[in-house]
Amino acid sequence: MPRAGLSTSAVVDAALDLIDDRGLDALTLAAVAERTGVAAPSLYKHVGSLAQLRTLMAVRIMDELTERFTAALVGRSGDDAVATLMRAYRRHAVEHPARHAAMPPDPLHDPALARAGARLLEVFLAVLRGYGLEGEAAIHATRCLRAIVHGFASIEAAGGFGLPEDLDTTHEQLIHMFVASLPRT
Amino acid sequence: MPRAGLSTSAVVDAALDLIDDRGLDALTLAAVAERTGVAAPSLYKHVGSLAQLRTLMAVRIMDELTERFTAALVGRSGDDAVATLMRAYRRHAVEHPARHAAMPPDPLHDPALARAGARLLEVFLAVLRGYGLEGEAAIHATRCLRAIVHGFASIEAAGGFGLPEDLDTTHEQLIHMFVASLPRT
DNA sequence: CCTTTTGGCTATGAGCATTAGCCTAGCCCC
DNA sequence: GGGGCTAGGCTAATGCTCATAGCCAAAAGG
Repeated sequence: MPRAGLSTSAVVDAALDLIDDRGLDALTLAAVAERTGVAAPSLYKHVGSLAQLRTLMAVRIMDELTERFTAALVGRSGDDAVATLMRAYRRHAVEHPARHAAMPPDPLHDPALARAGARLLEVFLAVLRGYGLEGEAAIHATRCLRAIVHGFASIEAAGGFGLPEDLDTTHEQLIHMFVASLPRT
Repeated sequence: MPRAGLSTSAVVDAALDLIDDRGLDALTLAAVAERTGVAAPSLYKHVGSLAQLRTLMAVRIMDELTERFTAALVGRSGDDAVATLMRAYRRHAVEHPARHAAMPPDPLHDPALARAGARLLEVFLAVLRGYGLEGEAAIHATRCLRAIVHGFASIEAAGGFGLPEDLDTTHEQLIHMFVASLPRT
């Protein structure tokens, strides 16, 4: 019996592939085991539990988001940066609905997710810093932005909007609404 | 062995009480059975499956929301109505976070939920009708409103905002942002 | 009063996460 | 090259979940 050469990272990879293919509900240790060519209990050599696998997946997804956003935002500022960030967020949720759904809404509660959550939050704060928002005002604005992008992306990723043809228009309207609420220079 | 005198409605009641008490994850047929004083398989005399119980619960929650909103909105119109609706939505999510989480994001996909979903949607449309929005514009505005209230309520109900002290301010800011985006008379 | 339907029950099975305990492949060190 | 240790696989077993089958009595209704 040759070894499969598995690792924690490979298990997370397989789990992410799995939910991309078959949805978040299909995330089961048995399914991950099958995909990695291993018996289910063997996964425990690399992952403490299903819950821990979920948090490891969430860390990966949030890091992926942070990287993607920072790449999209390079060289941009102001309204352009805000719109780019919002579009990138939506884009990711549409391309990977299961990954979006796999992100916990309260990352800062779990110490294992806090770092990745803080890094992601920092991207939002950085984009809004250009508007002279500081302290409490920055927090409120970030929360508003987060609520908007999360709400829209969650509903769209779940297929919750009835007519799919002009969702772009709705999203652009949402972007305009938020941008208009920011203090002008 | 005397009969428990159960009914479908009573099972749904017990299930709603259960998630209010112990969270959505605690929703299990065994737990509902215990709460109704019956063996688990007996529930199948009143409910087809756990999935069907979930949709029945969702219908009840959405109807509850519709009733609550229409009651809060009587005699109001314009910005006042919009703000009232948004506050009522948030209030419900905070008071019953599990019920809020139990609502599917895509009610119109399930025929059993379509009626309740449409009635709830109609409340949103009615509030925006006062602004002269019609056809496509009304749809976009409703989607924006829905994304905002759903996003904020979901994050707050899940405990996703870090500092809880001035969430009211954030929410009022969100209300103002949306109201400002509506066409003035 | 007898019959039928209805609403309980126990027993059972499939699938899940998880634990325990074994066994060997592959590496380190002599 | 050989000895042993560790790490990574395995099977077996436990206890939870939803769900089905089949029995049996309570209530309803003629």
